[in-house]
Formats: sequence, structure tokens, C-alpha cells
Amino acid sequence: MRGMPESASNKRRTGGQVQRRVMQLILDERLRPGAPLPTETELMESLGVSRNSVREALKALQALDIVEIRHGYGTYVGQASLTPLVDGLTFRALTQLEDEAQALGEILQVREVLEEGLISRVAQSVTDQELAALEEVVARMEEEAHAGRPFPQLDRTFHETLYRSLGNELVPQLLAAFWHVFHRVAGVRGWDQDPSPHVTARRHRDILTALRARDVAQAQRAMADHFRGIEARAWQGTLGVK
Amino acid sequence: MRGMPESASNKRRTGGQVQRRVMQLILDERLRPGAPLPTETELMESLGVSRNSVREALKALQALDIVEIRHGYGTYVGQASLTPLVDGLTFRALTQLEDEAQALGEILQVREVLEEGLISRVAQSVTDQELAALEEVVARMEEEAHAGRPFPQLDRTFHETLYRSLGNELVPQLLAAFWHVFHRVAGVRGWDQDPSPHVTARRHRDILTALRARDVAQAQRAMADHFRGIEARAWQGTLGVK
DNA sequence: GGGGATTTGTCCGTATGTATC
DNA sequence: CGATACATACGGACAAATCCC
Repeated sequence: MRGMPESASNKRRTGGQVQRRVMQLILDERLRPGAPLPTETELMESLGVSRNSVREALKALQALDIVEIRHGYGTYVGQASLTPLVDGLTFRALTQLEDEAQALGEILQVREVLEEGLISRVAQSVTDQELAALEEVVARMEEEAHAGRPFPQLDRTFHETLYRSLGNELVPQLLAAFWHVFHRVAGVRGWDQDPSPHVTARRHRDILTALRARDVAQAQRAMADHFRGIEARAWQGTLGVK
Repeated sequence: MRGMPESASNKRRTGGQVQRRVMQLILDERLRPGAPLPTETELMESLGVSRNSVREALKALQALDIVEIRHGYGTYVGQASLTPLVDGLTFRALTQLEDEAQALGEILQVREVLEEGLISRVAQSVTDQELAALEEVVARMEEEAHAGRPFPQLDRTFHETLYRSLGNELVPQLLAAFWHVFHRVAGVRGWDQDPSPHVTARRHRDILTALRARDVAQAQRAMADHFRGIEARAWQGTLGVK
């Protein structure tokens, strides 16, 4: 009786439609990450759906990091990061594959192919300033290695710094996502423990040296050696289980 | 300073909690993709939350393709595909970057690096049977090219078939995701129109020929040429705008 | 520091559409 | 075809969190 009498909106608007309309709203309004979105009340009025439907659509968009919801404050355009990829690959590694080792191997192969190909491009475009930044990271690696401590964070920083000169924002985010998944999955088995930090530090030193000499082939070899070391850890873990 | 509501200890204890408990349920029960999940009523009782909270969590997991909801039937474990990555990258390309051309360039560079690196591995492991399958695809490309018709689907099939021998399930899914994003974003500008199908067919023929000869370097060159052709289309599109 | 306003989080109850058997 | 189980959607209400004055 009350409410809206079938006002021409009798289309089969499934929940996904609301999602798309919110995304379209962001596109139409040219909203940048961090920009505020209409409140749930406003959305439910402008879209002509109930608040529950709005919230479900917003929750789905939040899972994709397309919107960011702050309790008691408001809803904002998200960063569209690769967090969904991390969640998806992590879940996939823990369920789909026969064992985690296979999933980790696949991720590692993609990382290796990517970084081997990227290092050859970096070798041609790297600046002295970036070489200096890498030098500092490697130096700190060698300090930690001398103290017998592993340095996963420095490792991550090294690779992230490495590909900055490419001017490709997608590359570091992709690699960070793979790195994150690998360590989250391998971590529960203890496969990400670096048994010999000084060897790992040496691998990075080799990469940097080759980079300084602009020796593409040598840089690729050094990167390949680095990944061979990572694989060895994981493989040795699988053998231990058997 | 009073108690700082730092987010270090505050890790989404509200909404995300239900999501994680459902994910944990899947992991604990060792549920495979396609396996049925408890109904919303059962979940709301077993988790001690309302139906609304259950539905919002399920919607978020659906967006990540971790669960699959069939209207009027039930909820099932999802395929954990890379659909979220497609949605995220598409949205990112349409909003974050200055113009779509930059986003497309980044995706293209990643694809190029990946495929150039992968082709060298394929060249060593490809079997005669797979070469025959590729031959058939290329032959159909040449038919279409002779008729002046573009063949985006055949192109996709070629690259998908190419990397099957690696035994890496992640690779084709990643490439398919990038391919999907590229064509969805480029499609709205018409940049994905292939102006010369016979040239594209020739590129793939070159790749196959190099693969037959197990010539790694030549295969990489042919793959690079292929991507140079794709870039040319997109670049020419951007120049036309200016 | 306090209080009120705004906004999201959660819950309940009910009605409706949909797919399976 | 009917019966049943299930997801979808709506409206209202209150709690919790945040911000601003």
C-alpha cells in the first residue's frame, strides 16, 4: 500500500546492479581515491533501494578495495589496491591446490619470470641515484647478515626500490602482492625462514654489482640465483614433510 | 595523551570477523570449490550473528570469488578465480591514472615481460602435440585474416594454449586477467581494433616457427614484435586524441 | 573534556522471487 | 503442476563509533 507504486523500476535489479551503479557514480563524478561518497541514506534514496541492499553492495566493493568504509564517519573511494589479489591467491593456495608447495611454486615461477625480465630493463634505465639507494639497502643487509639475523623487510625494500625507475606503478604492487602471499602461506609452514642470511645478502650484492656494470646477462643470472635460493628453502620444506 | 585508537591492535574486529570465520570454516572442513556451504540460517545460528551480517560477509566473499551464491538454491565454495583482479585493475585504469593510456601501458609492459620470459621456458618444454594445437590455431588465424576479419578470440586461445605445457595454473589465469582488463579498457576507446589482421597472424606464425626450431632468442624476438604491434595501436589512439 | 549530531554496524520481522524436486 | 527450501529485498529500530563545537 504505502511506498513506491511500481514506478517503472521493475527491472530485475539484482544486487550486482547496485554495485555497478555505485562504481558508475564514482566514474561519472570523477572521484579520486579518498574522495567522500554519499552516505548510505543518500545512496538508498538516489538509487531507490533499501539500506540493506546499499550496504551489501558497499561491502562487496569494500572487499575489492574500491570503496573504504569508516565506522561512524563515512564511505570513501578506495585505493583500488591489489589486496583482493592477495586474499584470493592466499585462499587459493590453501584450498585449491593439492598441497601448498605447488601453489608456492607457481607464484615463485611468476615472480621469477617477472623479475628476470624486469631486471634487464632496469639495467638500462637505472640512475646513479637509485644505485646509491640500492647500495644502502644492501649495506644494511650485510650488517644484519653479519649479526646472523634474517632481513625479510630489507629484501622486500630492495626489490621495491629496484623497479621504481620503470615508472610503472603496477609492477611494484604486483610483486608486493606475490611476496605477501608467498610469505603468508609459507610462513605457516616455516618455509620462509632464511637459513643463511649472508648468502642471501651476497645474492643481492651480486645483483647490484651487475647493475652497476650495466651487465644485463649477469644481472639476470644473479636474479636467477637469488630465486634458486628461495626455491631451495621451500623444496627442502616439502621433503621434510615426507 | 589519552588512549590513542591506534589501528595496530584494531584489525577489523567488526565486519571482517564474520568473513574470516566463514573462510576458516571452508579451510577447516577442507571444502573444495563447488562444495555446498551452510545456509544463511545455519550460518547465522552457528556464528551467532544476524542474517544481515551473514549476508554482508557472504557478499564480500562473493566479490572475491571465494563463495558463489545461487539465488534460491544455496551458497557454494567459489573458484577463487582472478575475477577480483580484473575488476580492480579495470576500475583502477578508469580512475586512478591520469589517462587510460598510462594504465594500459603498464598492463601491457607486465604482459610483455611475462610472456617474453615464459616463451623461453616454453621453447624448451613444448611437445609436438602442443605444437600441432598451436598450428591449428594459427591456421585459423590466417583464414580469418585472409577474409579481413580480426580474431581476438583466437589470439587469446593461442596464448592460452602456449603456456599449458608449463603446468602452472596461475600463469594462464594471470594472462587472461590482463588480457581481459586490456580489452575492456581499450575497447571503450576502440584501441583494441586490429587494423591489420594479416600482420597479427604473421606475428603468431613467426612465434610458432621459432618454437618449432626451439630457437629461444628468435621466439623472444617474435613475441616482442607482437607486443610492439599492440602498443602501436594503443599509442596511435592516444596521439589521435591530442 | 563533554555533549550532541552524523554516520556506519547490527539486529529483528516480514514479504517476495526463484530454483529444485 | 505443487511443495519446499532458499536467497532477495524492504522497513524500522537501536547500538557503536566518529567528528565537531
